[in-house]
Amino acid sequence: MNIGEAADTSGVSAKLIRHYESIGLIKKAKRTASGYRVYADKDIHELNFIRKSRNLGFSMQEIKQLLGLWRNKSRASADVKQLAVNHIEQMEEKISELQSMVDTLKHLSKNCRGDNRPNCPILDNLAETTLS
Amino acid sequence: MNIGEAADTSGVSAKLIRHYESIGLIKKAKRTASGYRVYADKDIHELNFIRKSRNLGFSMQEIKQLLGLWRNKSRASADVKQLAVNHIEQMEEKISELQSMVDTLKHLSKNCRGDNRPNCPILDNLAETTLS
DNA sequence: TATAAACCTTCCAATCATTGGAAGGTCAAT
DNA sequence: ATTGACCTTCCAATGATTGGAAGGTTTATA
Repeated sequence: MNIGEAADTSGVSAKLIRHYESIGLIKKAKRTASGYRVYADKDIHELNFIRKSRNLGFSMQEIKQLLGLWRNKSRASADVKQLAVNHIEQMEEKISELQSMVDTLKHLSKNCRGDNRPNCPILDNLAETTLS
Repeated sequence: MNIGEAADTSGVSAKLIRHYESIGLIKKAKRTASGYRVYADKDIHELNFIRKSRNLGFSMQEIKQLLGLWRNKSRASADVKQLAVNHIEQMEEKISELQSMVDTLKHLSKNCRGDNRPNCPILDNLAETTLS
């Protein structure tokens, strides 16, 4: 299987597969005589794992760790769970940051008439010289 | 006021002020005979505006537009509101993406014992060859 | 068999917003 | 006069991915 087929099958672009190889996330692919990369089902399986991890918002660093745990048949499930729980906490923190931005902006928008006149509480608020 | 003072007063780092100048977000600062940048209260005011916009999660592109509207005394508040509403929508979409990742991961974590044994539904799920 | 299309290869650059560092000039105080 | 704290410019890194250029290979067709 060459890189194009591997990309189509795994859902990870060829560009990205090469990139993952270059940063050491996946091991170097074998090559044909003419230099084309060759992939087996096992490699597709790993790429799928990576893609699904990305879809859950894990960083490359975290995915590297997850892959390590996955490959290690004798890992403790506690280690995996710890990673997941940390990641959940990070995402929840991000959510609450975003939510408070949304709340503030919604409040300001509610008080903005949104017509042809220039008066606008949104800009007024941004122009205030208070720390926040 | 030199750049260090401007940074302390505005809450925008000196590095960032220079950067904002280089990308044309703010206009080029006047210089002393020896080449030091000089800032006036009006500039601090703009830097504050930028900082507060950043705190609300606006992108630099959006901030550029907001600054333009702010400087334009005859803007329509509708234009500002439109920008804000779009931004709110983007953030809410991001929030729901993150939330669904959190939900999935919480579900998987709940079923992971987190002990010394290797069996782990989190890894099992990531290893599944389904599209998602 | 020639040739074109559709692959593949490497390398370099861009994105976004910010931070860091190096190498060197300037200012204020001791 | 020298020290330390500023300032200057320029170049590079972050994280994850995408884009393109320049060139080699494979496959299918004319």
